[in-house]
Amino acid sequence: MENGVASTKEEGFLSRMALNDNKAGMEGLDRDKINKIIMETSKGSKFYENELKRDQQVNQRITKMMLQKARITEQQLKKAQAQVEKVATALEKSRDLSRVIVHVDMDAFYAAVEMRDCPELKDKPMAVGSMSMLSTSNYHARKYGVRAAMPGFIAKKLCPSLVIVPLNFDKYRAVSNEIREIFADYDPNFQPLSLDEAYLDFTDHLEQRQHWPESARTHHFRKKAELSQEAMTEIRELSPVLFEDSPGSSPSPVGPEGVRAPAGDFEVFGTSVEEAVREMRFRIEQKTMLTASAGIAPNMMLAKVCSDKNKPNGQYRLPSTREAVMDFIHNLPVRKVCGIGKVSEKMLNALGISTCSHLGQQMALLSLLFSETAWHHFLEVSLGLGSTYIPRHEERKSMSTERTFKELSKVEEQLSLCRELCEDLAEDMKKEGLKGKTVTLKLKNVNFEVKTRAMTLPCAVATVDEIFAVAKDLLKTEIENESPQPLRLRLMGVRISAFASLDDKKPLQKSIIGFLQSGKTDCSSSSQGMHQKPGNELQLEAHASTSACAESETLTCPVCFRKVETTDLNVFNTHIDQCLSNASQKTNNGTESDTESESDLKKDREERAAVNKLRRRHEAQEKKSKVNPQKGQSSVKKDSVQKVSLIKDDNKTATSQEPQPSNSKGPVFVCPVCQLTQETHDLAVFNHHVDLCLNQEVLHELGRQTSSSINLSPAKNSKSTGKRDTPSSPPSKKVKSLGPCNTIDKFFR
DNA sequence: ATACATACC
DNA sequence: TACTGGTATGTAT
Repeated sequence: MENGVASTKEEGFLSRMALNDNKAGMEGLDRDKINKIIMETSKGSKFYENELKRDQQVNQRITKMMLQKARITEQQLKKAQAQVEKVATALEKSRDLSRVIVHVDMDAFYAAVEMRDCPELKDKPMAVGSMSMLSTSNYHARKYGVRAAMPGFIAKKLCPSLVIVPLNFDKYRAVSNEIREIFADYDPNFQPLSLDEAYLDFTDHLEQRQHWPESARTHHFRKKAELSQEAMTEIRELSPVLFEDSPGSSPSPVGPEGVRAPAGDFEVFGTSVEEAVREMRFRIEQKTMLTASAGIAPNMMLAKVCSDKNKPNGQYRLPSTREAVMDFIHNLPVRKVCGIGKVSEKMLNALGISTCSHLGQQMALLSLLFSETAWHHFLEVSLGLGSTYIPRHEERKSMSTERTFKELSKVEEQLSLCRELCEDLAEDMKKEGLKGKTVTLKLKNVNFEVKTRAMTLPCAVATVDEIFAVAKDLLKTEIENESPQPLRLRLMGVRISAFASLDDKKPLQKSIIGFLQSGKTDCSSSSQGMHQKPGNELQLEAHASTSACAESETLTCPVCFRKVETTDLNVFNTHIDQCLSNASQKTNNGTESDTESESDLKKDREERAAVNKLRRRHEAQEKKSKVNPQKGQSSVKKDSVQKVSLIKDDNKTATSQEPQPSNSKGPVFVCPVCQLTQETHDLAVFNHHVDLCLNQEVLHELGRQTSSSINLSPAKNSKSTGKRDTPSSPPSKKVKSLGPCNTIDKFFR
């Protein structure tokens, strides 16, 4: 084979195997040396062989694409260019620079937590994970090329002194909760992306912040006294964890809160965005002794890129002007953009595209070579556009569990493992009170080849037996297909999806508690009508919770009346706590009328915000409803309260904007809470009614929950889930009759 | 609806 | 010795 070809292939493959210097902390290391070690350590392994295979598949895709490109005529290109420009103009018109979006990201999160809790590790290269796989590494280790998603044994080759600490998820979760409490102070509707990362919309906070007194912007250091002045300065700039020269070997064991620093040990933060974000990061560091980085930008896509810019322990603000955005985008590597991964990068590179400006220059071509969703995304990226509305965390769509193990070839062992996975999955499903219709089995053989096999049932299931009945069938089929060769597995997984609550919808938020219980639609006969679940109670209950919970996506705060767009009950609780403390502060020196005017002010502000939010959200939903019109429709209801705000805010356009269901004369309002038609054309009156309705409902429902306080955690509320597992479902008969394989029977119970 | 691939942390 | 696990989404059939 010709030299040139061989070498380009190798280089291409490197992009798959080799280290990504994409991430922070990788500057000025010996790339070639590192890559050589990685390749040498991997070479010849099954994993490596499979990666080679996959890389060749990508190469084929690229070849196909290049052929397609060669067939494109000037005329096609011109037409495409016109089309692209049309879309681009529309996108440009929708550009919204009015929001302030922040992306926060903890620095080397897991590693930083472990270092904090074990000072021994502070000056050593370390990583969190196992010999098989690392989750993250500290900055020390990154100098050696050790990074997340790298197997530990390779990392050890790169850095023999590397210390590998096992994962301790409970600890990370606890820290995560701490930082989320702080996030909620800046945006109660923040969206967590993972334990250590979140998007926040700072716009509302900043508006309020302008009127805050200094005292509200003053925050204290957690440590005091024994530190010298220089040490204090250092602590301001350096992470106590990420850098070895941080002051004081181990901080005095004071609680993260409640310890007042003496006068002087505080900092007053300004009212600008940068100050607000700096303040948030400061509070995170004081509370957790861990540092965070942040990006500030007019949309989510940009904010995410920005948060990487001054990592670790830094922040970067991209000004909200079109010019600044386009400047920023210009030389930005496409790979930095969320959603463009290894493969997309490689395909784009093949077209000579490596930066976002290239992307913009090649849009006509891209529109002919990629799917509509793909090129639309590329176009948005090239214009520096992204979402300006942070959606609440969506309900989960699937739940799965999978495990990697030493080769497993015996049928009985595979079946018992499968059952084990189903047990784990069923347990998790119970915790969230979910039921799903589609069961998917995932298999990975010792050659790293992955297969998935799915089956959709007429009814949603959740119990071990139900899930296993399906998973086992799928597994058996695979075993049979392979026989007489055994399946030589290295991984098995079971996933369940198509949750009943998402599909069988009655789009009416009738009961908030119903939602809080997170009861889901239930279809009490199991898979193939094998056995009937006993008990009417169960059915009634399930039915009730169906109508109760379907499609509710916001919770209404009983204190401030505002809709809190979250399904995270911790967030909701935090919001209520805040409201209660605000209210008590405010009513301390005032009377009821005082409170009323406060809330009026609040409402006005809220309504203005609602208009903007709604506008942005509409865009998001239009996209969705294209794909799934039903979902788009169902969201009409949940928006109706806000829609009213919109109408109220802008009376003149109200009738033209909002298609009214009846009455050509004028708007007739139906209360989204009580479902009764309100005989009024006065929006203020109608809004007042809705507020009352919402409030009454919440209070009523909360009051009815006599048991165990107001426990908002669905997991802990056993009212519905508890019953579900009590009926000891008899072992299914179908299962027993399954047939020839005797060894299988023992796995059925 | 199913299978597979890509992406993110 | 050893290359994860959980979730979402896009693409093709």
